[in-house]
Amino acid sequence: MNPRLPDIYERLLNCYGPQHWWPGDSPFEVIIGAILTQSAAWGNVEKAIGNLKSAQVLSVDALRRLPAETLARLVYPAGYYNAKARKINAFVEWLWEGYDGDLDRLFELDVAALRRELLSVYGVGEETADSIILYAGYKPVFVIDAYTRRIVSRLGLAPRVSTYSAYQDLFMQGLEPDVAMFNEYHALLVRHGKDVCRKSPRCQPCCLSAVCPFPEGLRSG
DNA sequence: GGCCAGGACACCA
DNA sequence: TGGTGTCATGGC
Repeated sequence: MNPRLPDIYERLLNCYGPQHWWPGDSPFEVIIGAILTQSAAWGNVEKAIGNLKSAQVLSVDALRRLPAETLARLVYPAGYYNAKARKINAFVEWLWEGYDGDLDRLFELDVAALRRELLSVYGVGEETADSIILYAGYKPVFVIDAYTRRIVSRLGLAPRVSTYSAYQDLFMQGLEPDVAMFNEYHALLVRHGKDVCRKSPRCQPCCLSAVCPFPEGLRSG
């Protein structure tokens, strides 16, 4: 149990306030957004989701029937449009075949089984799987992304091995399992990463300076 | 004009 | 197991 993790959370929350993640009208929309946002700016993802809504195809049934080229054209603004169309198609086909297209049935699984299942789908890696479990399934797993790794490293909390699961264990073992808090914590780390860490490759004074063991400007990366 | 964004996968040594 | 290339638009 790392006592610094709750402290960091409180400081980020006081600094930025609630982030209201994940933007989306339904769990299914959250899942499609999780695939589309892979290595993409969220603004571009919103355009792609807007296209899917306008075309009235943001459902398992409609997406299954959609020709690959049409789906690729609709998600074009999110980048990697051919690859992402293939991933979305793989997910809806998998959901249809295994769960009759019913997300409620999928989310009846416990977290470990759900994660294994999701990771078996083409295009769903660890971060995407955990985003789906947390933000669409409302189950307590901590999502690790590039910002989280960077911030954790700069704070001197990086695990010995730099794997996804090692970073995830750091948070899962350092915090009480709480869906709302995990949701907010991850969103706040992304917010902090965007607002502070991205603008300067080296650390500047920020809302986490008080809990950072390193002198200002020493850390980079 | 270059860099990066709320990654995943294939291929190679 | 780890490193590298590929997928690609859009904002700054």
